[in-house]
Amino acid sequence: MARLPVYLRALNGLHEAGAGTCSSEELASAAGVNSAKLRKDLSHLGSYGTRGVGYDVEYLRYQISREIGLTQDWPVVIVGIGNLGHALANYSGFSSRGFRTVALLDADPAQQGTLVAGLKVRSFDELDAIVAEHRVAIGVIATPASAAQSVCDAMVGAGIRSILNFAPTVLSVPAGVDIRMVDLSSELQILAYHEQRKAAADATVPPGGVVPA
Amino acid sequence: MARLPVYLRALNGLHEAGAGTCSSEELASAAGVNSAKLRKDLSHLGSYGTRGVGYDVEYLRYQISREIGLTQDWPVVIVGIGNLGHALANYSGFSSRGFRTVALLDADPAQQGTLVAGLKVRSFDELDAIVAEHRVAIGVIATPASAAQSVCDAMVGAGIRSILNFAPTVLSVPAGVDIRMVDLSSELQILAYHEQRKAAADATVPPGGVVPA
DNA sequence: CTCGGTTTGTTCCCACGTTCACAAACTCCT
DNA sequence: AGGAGTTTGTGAACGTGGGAACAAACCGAG
Repeated sequence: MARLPVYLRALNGLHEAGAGTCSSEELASAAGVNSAKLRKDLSHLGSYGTRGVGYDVEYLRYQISREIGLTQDWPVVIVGIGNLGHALANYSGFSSRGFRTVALLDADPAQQGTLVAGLKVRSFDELDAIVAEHRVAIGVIATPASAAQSVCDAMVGAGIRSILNFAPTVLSVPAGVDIRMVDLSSELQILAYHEQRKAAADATVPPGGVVPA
Repeated sequence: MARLPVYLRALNGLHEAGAGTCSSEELASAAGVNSAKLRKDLSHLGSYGTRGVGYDVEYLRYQISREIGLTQDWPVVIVGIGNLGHALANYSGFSSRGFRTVALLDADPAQQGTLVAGLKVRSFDELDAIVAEHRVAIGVIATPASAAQSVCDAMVGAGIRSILNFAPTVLSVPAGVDIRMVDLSSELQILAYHEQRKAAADATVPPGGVVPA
């Protein structure tokens, strides 16, 4: 489920707050979801709660981590070291959660050799060797849209089966390869869409609630 | 609908490829969705297609842009000029689609005054004045998680009603305010989850398809 | 030991979104 | 003009996910 990471973060928050146990109601509100939904999600992993008591924070934290696969180490390569690639390479949220950036690649020779987040940017041609050496399973694409599909194909060819794509293009991959897309400008466009509808609603029904003649 | 931006990008691609008209099938495959779904989505905006012919690329492009609200100009403020804030400020995908970054804010005095993407980083205290002056409706939060809720509250207080949140925390907002969350590490965790399941499947059924004894 | 209060796990139901399938409508060719 | 071919728009079935409600199970007090 896509909500497990949210639950895990909420649990970490409760843990830091000193909670040894928590009810589904508490955890649900911390995660911003319905308590019934949370219980149903957790029950898919197994019966880790105690009726009349709740969930043991520490135990549930471990179980979710294990379910997601955070108890093991995930080597990651980032391709495309522009503004976004820089930010991703430096993002502490990755390394602190079991993800280890093993290489930064860029096709531009001018970028190669520069030091970013303690790693030297290497040539995109080294992808195959790096993936084989570190058993990389996850690749991140932070290139311009024009290069994304060819980078994606190369990743798949090298054996990568999970790709996080920040380039604003739909990528086609063979079956068995997972893609998740993060499209920054789409997010803003969706907000603008809702904002426009809110503005239109305001125009017909102003703050006082009276419809203008 | 959250798919309109995807359709719009696919249309732009077809436009650059020189297509004057396109069928729902073509557009759907370019956008990576089912053609029936695409037709139903578009029919919600109005009857912009011609039976037996398809959709006029240019006309449909304009209609979707208008529906999303991209024909108008959306001023945006970005709060938190760390690695991610830098990348967002420099991201060309925003400015090229009707979004105009009018201010970069940071609570850290050391950041204030530095030039990022041609804009001087200003103090977070100026939020109210900037929002009022530029009629800002959209805010972007790129701060650490610990500061996100207070920044969010300040944005709402200043009149912002649409927020794009990159901080790894669930934010609570009053009704009428829209939040979209982009959680980078969650995306990786979801990939890891699927990757782990794929690895487990491989272990039971190796490439040859034979179950080990 | 028993009883009341509490919380999980689960079942049922509803609503939404997706997909199939087809009628309506348009173009082109003869 | 008429028919064949094509493509949109939509009505109906389908499946999936969410929410409310309830039974089972646990704790603590007396």
